[in-house]
Amino acid sequence: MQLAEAKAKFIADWGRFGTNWGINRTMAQIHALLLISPDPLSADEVMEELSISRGNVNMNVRELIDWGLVQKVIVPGERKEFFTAEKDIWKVARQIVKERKKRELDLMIPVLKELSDVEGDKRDKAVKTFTDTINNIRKFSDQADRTLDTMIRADEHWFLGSLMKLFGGKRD
Amino acid sequence: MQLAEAKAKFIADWGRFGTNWGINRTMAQIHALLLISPDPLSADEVMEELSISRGNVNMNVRELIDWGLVQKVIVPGERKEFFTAEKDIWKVARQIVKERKKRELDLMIPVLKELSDVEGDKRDKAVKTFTDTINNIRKFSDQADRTLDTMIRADEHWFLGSLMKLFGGKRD
DNA sequence: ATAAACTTTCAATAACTTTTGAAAGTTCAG
DNA sequence: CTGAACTTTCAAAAGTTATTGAAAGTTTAT
Repeated sequence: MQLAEAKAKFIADWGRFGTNWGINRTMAQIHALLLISPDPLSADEVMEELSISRGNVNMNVRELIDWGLVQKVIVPGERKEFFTAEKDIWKVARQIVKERKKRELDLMIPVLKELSDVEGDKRDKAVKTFTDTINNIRKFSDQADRTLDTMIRADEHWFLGSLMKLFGGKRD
Repeated sequence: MQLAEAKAKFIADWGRFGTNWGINRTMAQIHALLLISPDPLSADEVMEELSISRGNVNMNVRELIDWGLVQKVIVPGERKEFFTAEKDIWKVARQIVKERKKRELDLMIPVLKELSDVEGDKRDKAVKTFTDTINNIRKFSDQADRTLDTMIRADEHWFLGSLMKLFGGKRD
């Protein structure tokens, strides 16, 4: 395959997969474009390459920066802002896990705590099933919370390296 | 909090969180309702409890069954079908991981393979950055693939049990 | 074979999300 | 200060996804 074709395909595919991960299609496409660009790109270049509007580029780049996946780069002597993506995919994965934990698990835990003390007779089947279910979800979430914190804190190589050893995967 | 209030809140919250996980709101709400119901419910009961249409219940229950999170239950002497959800939250998590792997990672891996051999001079910076990026994503995906397979195959207790020990989490 | 009890489908429509582009805002060199 | 170069905002339009409900289909009891 030629580079231009492969590039277009990668951008389209990454965009498609992104939608499964709570990242909108355009945001994922911009991310893909920046991932495979050797040098930082300006908003105009992104507009041009993906045929999307200025407002759309601005909005989605801002969100990628929020997610910690893209950085602004100041090029000396240039007035424009340029953007570049973290190329190390392990760091990208770690960053995504970190953000999703923050946006999902950290919000869920207090909600579950609140739900865990319903008034009522424990011998009532409906009450018992409810509290048991909530408590199981709580235990699970607390565990996941601690595990993810450890993973996020851990050094990149250690992080999945140890995990792989444990599960019998082979490091290259 | 009273049971009825807690129930309503749990259903609303689970629905909200579900949307972050590729599960639509109604589907997650039905799942929540079945999780906290001591006995299997009929389509009519789900319609009634959640104030949604028959078609909507049917569609989403079917999808929950596809995901392996809900089962049909035949109650002897009853014409209707009843539905019940897996209550063990570790099994639920395992099932979700399994399905998402099937729907996402398994589709991604062949796409990456195809993209990994672009023609062109490796000394060309654009070609080099592209192939390096794709190859890094491939290594990562292959590793994730093997790890998830191992986790899915593993026995429930072992699965996160060992993981927790490794990462210093505390089992209850 | 019939009809009642139930389940499934699907086209219309409602709800939600994304995109655009023009206007407003900001920054900076001269 | 001024105006050119750039970035950001936001309301309207387009696009996407979910929901309804009535019609079609299926199963079961008699």
